[in-house]
Amino acid sequence: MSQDARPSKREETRRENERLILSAAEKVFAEAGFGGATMQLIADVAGLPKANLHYYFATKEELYRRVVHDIFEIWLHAADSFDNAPDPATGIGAYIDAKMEISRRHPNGSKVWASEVMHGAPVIQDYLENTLREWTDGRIRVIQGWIDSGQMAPISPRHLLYMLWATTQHYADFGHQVETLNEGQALTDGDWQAAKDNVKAIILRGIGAC
Amino acid sequence: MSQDARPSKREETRRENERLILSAAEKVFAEAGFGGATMQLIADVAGLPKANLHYYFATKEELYRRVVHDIFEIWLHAADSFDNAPDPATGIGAYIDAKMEISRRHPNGSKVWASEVMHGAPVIQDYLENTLREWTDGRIRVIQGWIDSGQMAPISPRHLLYMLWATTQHYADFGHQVETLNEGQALTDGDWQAAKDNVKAIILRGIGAC
DNA sequence: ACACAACCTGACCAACTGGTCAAGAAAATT
DNA sequence: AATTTTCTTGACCAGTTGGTCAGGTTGTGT
Repeated sequence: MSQDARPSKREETRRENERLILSAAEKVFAEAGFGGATMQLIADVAGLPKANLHYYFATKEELYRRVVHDIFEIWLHAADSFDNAPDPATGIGAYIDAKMEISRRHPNGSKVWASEVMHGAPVIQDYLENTLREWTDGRIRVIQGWIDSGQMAPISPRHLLYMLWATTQHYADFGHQVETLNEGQALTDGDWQAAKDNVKAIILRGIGAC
Repeated sequence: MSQDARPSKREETRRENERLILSAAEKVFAEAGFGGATMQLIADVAGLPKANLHYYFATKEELYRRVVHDIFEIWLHAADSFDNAPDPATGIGAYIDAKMEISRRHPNGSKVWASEVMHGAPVIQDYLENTLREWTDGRIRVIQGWIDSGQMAPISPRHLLYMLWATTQHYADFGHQVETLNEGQALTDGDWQAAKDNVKAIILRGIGAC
């Protein structure tokens, strides 16, 4: 029961192995989809025997669910940029920056999420119906408030949110296509900055917030 | 060798069976991904014995490749709306309408395409590197022309295209999420019209084209 | 040093996969 | 009517999959 400042070797190993497995799983699920991914391949990428995976995660679905859950958490946290913003340009601008950064730092996670939703969200339907719906409704109210106070044009907050999600996640989910069209080169720091700037410029002007 | 006005029973059956198989395959690939889809399930959905599928399409990959190819063709045709347009508002507006309509009419196809690209385009890399790249370069020149003649703001044509693709395809690829957030109801005619109008309003104003 | 619990893993299995094939049915051609 | 070509399909196969398990190893508290 001792867990402060002295992480017993047991706990440390457990944490490390879980991290290895989750990281490998995220990559393999992103590249092959749930159906195409195999526990054997995840084990190989993680550098552990397959049977060991089943010690930490009983089934493939349990492991998958955990990967999706972790991503959803990160994704929701980008909302922090949204709140307490004095005006739409600040709030939505910061949200775009945050989401673009997630696409850059967690492209695999974003792909797993996209894949899951595209296949009808068999595993995370409850997230969609509860957490995501509440989150969405809340942001819609914030945006509607900005519209009502004349700080931006009267567009549909819901469709604006969809556009924000779609555009920012495109750079992760369709990263391979973007890269191919970029002469096969990965996006540089400058490319990412240009992407952010363009997205913000078009959308913020589009909603009449600047 | 007779193929005018008298489609022999053979040809007719062949056409019909291919249509059945392709339609079933599109649905199953969209719902389960390439790895998760099984020939048996596609056969069941098509209402044919599995062995019959292999008579028309030798391998699972060949069937898949055909599905992706068909979608790509439809997708490219939306470009027609883009060309010969006198100004950005007309051209891009029509392109948004066309792409939104594709998302509505061919949601499964769009998902298969998205899935393929997300997994690194193992089957259609050549399309990306050749056809799509040429198409993209062409449209970029058109948009740059509009910018140079002062008909729209000087944004990056490339990132504008990404935004158009992302936003319009979102309604197909993430249709399940959109539906869930819409009280679990499918989008009505009015909903689709509102989506189109909002996308066009934000983007056209965002690029200074109206 | 001891005992107990947590952890690890090679070998194994039942279920399922894409794909094959031979024997027949149906249509077209002669 | 006979023959050839195209199409159909149940039964089958080799390879792969997620998951199990017994027996061993390692760490922890006493």
